[in-house]
Amino acid sequence: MKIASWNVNSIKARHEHVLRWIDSIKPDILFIQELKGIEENFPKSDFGDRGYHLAINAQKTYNGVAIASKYPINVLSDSILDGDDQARFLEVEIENIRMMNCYMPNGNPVDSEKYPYKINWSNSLIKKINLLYKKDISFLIGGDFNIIPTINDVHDPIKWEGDALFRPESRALYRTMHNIGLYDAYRIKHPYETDCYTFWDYQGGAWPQNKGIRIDHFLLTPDLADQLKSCDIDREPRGWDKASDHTPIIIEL
DNA sequence: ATGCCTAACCCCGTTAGA
Repeated sequence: MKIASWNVNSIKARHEHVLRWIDSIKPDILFIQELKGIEENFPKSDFGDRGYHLAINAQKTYNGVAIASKYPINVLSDSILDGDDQARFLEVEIENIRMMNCYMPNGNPVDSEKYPYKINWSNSLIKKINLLYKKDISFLIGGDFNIIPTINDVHDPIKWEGDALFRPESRALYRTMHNIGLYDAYRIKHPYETDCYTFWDYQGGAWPQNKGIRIDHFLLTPDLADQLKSCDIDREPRGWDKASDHTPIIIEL
């Protein structure tokens, strides 16, 4: 089973890229983040024509997540924080595997209300992870975590010091998920590699110079980690004309 | 030095992203 995750930075602006990519890679399941528009902006019939079921959690202008799946989707939840007005979460069950698609908050600037929101949101997810893990439920989390896990995941650690994506407190959140017992699918298959990123800023020639960060992840419970055949970042779509600033990550179970 | 991109929405300049 091939499962992918991609922050598309507007489904309206990127739907041709997304369709071109799924026609080439043919993922069984795709987690999408940053729809940046209402459900009507989602090209539902194009996905339907290709045999995908859909679960969509969208809002106007901001955020928004969706799951496209060749298998039927049982939606369990669309919120991780009580009273959250931002569409950032989808929890589903597909083929007896619990799956969570997350667009975690960015948190910048760190002296604004956005930073505590990031921390609260993440802690709420951690509580959920802990609960499911203790119940011995098999699950995976994929999406845009907006966390750079370690210095091996950023081209210039000094430059990113203090940024909400890389400050010690943010890295500690990621480490907590790991310490509970989840595994970073990319690092299972590529433990030593550096300069492997999922995001490159539009500014300053970041992409041609490979000045990126690794912030899009899949985390797996141990039983799923044992089933992991591959995990790769597909850099190709980042080089396309009018690209998203993120590129897809793919796992195979 | 938050800007040297990009997208949405519409106060077509401002806000947000990361």
